[in-house]
Amino acid sequence: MMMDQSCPGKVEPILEILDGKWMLILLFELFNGNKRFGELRRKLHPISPKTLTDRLRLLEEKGIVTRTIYPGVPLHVEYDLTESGRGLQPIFEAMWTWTQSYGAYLRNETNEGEEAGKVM
Amino acid sequence: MMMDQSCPGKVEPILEILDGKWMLILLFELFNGNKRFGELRRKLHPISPKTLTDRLRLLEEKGIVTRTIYPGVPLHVEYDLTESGRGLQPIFEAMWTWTQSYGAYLRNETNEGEEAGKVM
DNA sequence: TGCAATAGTTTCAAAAAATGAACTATGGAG
DNA sequence: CTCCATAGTTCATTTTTTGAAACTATTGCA
Repeated sequence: MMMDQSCPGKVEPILEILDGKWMLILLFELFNGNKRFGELRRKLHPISPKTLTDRLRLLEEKGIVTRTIYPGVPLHVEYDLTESGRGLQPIFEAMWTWTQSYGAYLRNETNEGEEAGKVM
Repeated sequence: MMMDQSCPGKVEPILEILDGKWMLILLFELFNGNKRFGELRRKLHPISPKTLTDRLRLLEEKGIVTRTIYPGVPLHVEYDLTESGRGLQPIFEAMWTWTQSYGAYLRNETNEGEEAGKVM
């Protein structure tokens, strides 16, 4: 595997899927088997229905999820990962692994003490 | 590896690193060995210097990069990945792998023809 | 006909993010 | 004491994103 100069350009399209508020956490929920609109909305609370719709439509456009309407009482809709959607799983596994190794050390403070970087 | 219900919450901190415009592509550049401010700025063109500074400062706060000033003529600054920063690499490798498998099928069209999802 | 439940849409305002242009700082060479 | 190159900063403005609130649509049962 090479991540040479040409790589970033080629990976750009995946940024459209993963970048932006809610996208990663939404995909997590889909991997965890949460498929229905209301279900996702509850898990991602306090996401607004508009924003959730926007995100799901984007994933649909990109071929990551399918949208299936189940008529009935009450009617409901399920979002399923496509093959390429499921193919994202190794990315999420790598994130999980990273979190286990380094997540605890993530700094959040405003770092009031030191300012600029070190000088050589 | 398990990605159960509790996982999304625990992975949240990594979203602060990867989410948002420029972050993924910026980290790519750092992996590719581009370290200096101007270098990154050129690669990420047309990013504004302010935005680039903001991103680099965030990564510094999170402990992903260090900032080192090299006095001299002209002076320059290098941004280096920390251990936890380098630890992000498997995530990027997974993205690259995904792109090789599915990137070509990413749809971009407005999908004028069909509208809603299929009905069961 | 009215109601309950799901899954949205619409509208408009608010908040956040990104940008452009111009300016500051540093330090040695000439 | 001016110039060059690097690496920023500052401020005002624009653009994008997000959000809340209220409304629509569908279905079948009572």
